[in-house]
Amino acid sequence: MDVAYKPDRVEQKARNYWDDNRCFEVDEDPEKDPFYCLTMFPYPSGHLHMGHVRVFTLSDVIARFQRMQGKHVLQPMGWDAFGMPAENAAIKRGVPPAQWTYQNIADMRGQFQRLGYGYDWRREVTTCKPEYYRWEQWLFTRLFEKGLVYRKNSVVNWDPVDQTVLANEQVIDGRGWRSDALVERREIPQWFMKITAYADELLEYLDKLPGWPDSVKSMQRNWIGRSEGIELTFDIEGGGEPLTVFTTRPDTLMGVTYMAVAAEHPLASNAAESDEKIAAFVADCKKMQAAEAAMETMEKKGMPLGISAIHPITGERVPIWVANFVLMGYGTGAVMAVPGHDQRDWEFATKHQLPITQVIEPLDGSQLDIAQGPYVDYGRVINSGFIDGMNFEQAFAAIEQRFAENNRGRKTVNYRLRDWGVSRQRYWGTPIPIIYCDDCDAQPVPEDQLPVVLPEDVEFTGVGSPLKDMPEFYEADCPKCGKPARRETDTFDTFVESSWYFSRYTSPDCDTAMLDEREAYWMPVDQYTGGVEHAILHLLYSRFFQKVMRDVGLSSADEPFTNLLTQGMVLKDGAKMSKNKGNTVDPGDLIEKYGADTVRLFMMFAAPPEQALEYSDDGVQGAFRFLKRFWNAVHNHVATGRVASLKIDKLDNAQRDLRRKTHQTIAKVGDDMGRRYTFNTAVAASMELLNAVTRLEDTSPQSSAVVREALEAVVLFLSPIVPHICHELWQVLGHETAVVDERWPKFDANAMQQDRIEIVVQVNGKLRGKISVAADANRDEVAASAIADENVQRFIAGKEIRKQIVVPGRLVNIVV
RNA sequence: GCCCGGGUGGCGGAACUGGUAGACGCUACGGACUUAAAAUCCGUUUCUCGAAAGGGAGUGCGGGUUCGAUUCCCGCCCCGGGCACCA
Repeated sequence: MDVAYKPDRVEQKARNYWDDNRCFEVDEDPEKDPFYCLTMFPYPSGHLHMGHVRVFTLSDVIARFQRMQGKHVLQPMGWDAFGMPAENAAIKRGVPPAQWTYQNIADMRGQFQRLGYGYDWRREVTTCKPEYYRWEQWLFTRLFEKGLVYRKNSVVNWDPVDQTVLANEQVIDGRGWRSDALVERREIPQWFMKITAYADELLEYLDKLPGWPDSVKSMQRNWIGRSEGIELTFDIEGGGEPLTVFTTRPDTLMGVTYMAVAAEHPLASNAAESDEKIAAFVADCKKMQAAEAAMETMEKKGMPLGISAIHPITGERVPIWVANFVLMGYGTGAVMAVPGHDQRDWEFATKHQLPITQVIEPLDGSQLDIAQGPYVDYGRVINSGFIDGMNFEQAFAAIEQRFAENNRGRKTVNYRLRDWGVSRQRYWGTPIPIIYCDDCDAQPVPEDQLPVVLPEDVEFTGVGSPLKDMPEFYEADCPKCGKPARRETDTFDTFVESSWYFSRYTSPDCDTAMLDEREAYWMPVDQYTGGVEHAILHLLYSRFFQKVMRDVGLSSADEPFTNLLTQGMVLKDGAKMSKNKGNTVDPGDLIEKYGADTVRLFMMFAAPPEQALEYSDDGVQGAFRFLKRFWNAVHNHVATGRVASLKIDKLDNAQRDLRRKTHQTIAKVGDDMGRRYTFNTAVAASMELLNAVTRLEDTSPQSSAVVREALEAVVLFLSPIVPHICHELWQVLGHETAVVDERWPKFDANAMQQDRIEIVVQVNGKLRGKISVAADANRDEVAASAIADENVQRFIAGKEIRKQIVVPGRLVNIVV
């Protein structure tokens, strides 16, 4: 019999079994305990890359592990199919984005199947299909009716040569990536979803997500950025609209020495009309980039507007400046500056020779020179008249009260979080279901006219959206008055599709509603796995959508994902794999050479999930070598013939040792996979056990029985990671059943018992000896044999023992 | 710039709740098998002193807490992710 490990044949056979028996197709069975295991669905780029293999393998291992725990596991797969790469491919190759996308999906689906992932493909979801996006359009019209969407002007990157709006990543050093033209800021009307209406709930529910990593929760908390402060009003000298600002530090109010407004602020626009220099500065501000990172790192610039505000307490004149670091779309578009106690204000004031006054002193009374740098901590108020001597809380309350009495200010909560701009001036996306009528303004498309179908057979040039040139698309009748009107040609941000796909998997074929009763069976997702790079945006938008879906009665779940696993990137030579760097590795080539199991094993063994994983050819070789050894170990064992039944009380020491290792390993691997998600250490433990098996060379009946027990355990607990080879080896071991339907092995605590244990002996914290003691020895006995150890004696002889620390089962530390 | 991670042998990593630093794998080296190579198997592999027994140093850098610190605290350095139109 040919027993060489041939991955191709083994993997084909296992796949056929799963397909023929529809192993991974699951229905809603109220008798069973459901477990919804989900991976962030991929963008169908056409090429499977190592990052995909890693994240899908992780999720598949968890799914198969949970199945062995007796759970009724749903693992679906789909495609985040709208987005820029399809447009870019269309420009480059002249292929319509739809055609390119569907071809990629077909290619990638085949690659996923080759990797042996246990998906219920009946539930496949493709976001660029009208059956999918019609419900997104429907939800948007519901939100419109509830007042949760609105339109306002907002800034985009405008490429004046290509006449196109650019994504941030298409702006390189302030220039368009294709035209090389200097990119301009342009304000255009866009649709927004009121995520800020849910800001407090999104923040509070983070505390109800114990299954999420603290780092992700912390990032979301900071992103939402709730801060309590006071909104207060400054009059403008000579009349005019008063200036409202928000501050979290009302205790520093008397330290205000200037004000700053955004370039788009009416005060700046007015001043620009009569002053060329200001006009030039305002025009200059329009050239800066929209990205926050660019804003924060650029040089802070400003100019005096020549007008002043009146300090609401002192009545003194405070000059108003226009500054490039104040954003119109953020807060009120104006800030009060306290250079004595704010880093950015201090730098700006120092640069422009504006006065700096100290109004807070340290609580410990220490002196400081405000000219050398600001004092930004809380302290005691000074030089501030009626609030002198107060601490932060007292001053806050006093200022709040004073302004409330005069009706000039109030306590407010401000968020860093901004409403979600969902309009994109692109073709390849979900059409926004709005019709503009000259008389009735913007109207949502009525439900019976949905979906607004995106035409797929288009010529795409990259200059503007083809929808703008298609009267058959944009010509529509006003839903309210029936007069000719114009359809919205902008499409949704692709984050909209990915904010609810997880729910649609539960009701993928429902054509009468967005979701049906099956939603309640599966949602929320029990285990969600995906890249850390999505820690904020995708996960926050999805949480927002879940709450919206709950509030329109589609779901009863408050949060979409109960447990979250964020996986690190795949690197090569210490850098992210990318075409630019030329350091990509095609998983397809590896699968062809070694098989899917080797690639899966390498991915799980090379690093723990959250960490970046360094790719290595040698590592893949090593994984393949292990599978061959595993294969041979099972076949060699089976070749020795019939196995005696295990007689626990007839075992010799070596047999008992192997049996102990087997049961310790069952316990460890179960803990690693089920609780810690450290699949790398689970694999390492499996390797150790297999090494121990091959080291037991005697072939007596009882040895053979102990080896059989060990090998069966390894086949069972490696089956989530390398399911194909384990499917085969389970049968080689003589089982009629399929390993995919087996339960997780149980460990026997008695087998793990040890008579004698090794204890480490330290003298003054340094390792000086190891002793063997009875497992049930008491502290004094352990200490006595520690002191008796020969090498320990060399270090304590003639010295007084000041202290003995005995850690049961671990170590003794003798302090002299 | 701000927020969140990470830094341990030649390399990937392990050490789970403060208790033996380097499990497991890779590489390299030595050996067995072979006419030879590949494959496979056995052994060595943190640095350093020593013939050995054994000693010293060591987890990015500088301090601190502790009988004991890779692990906790303070201050730095470097690398990665995110920063709202990449997905």
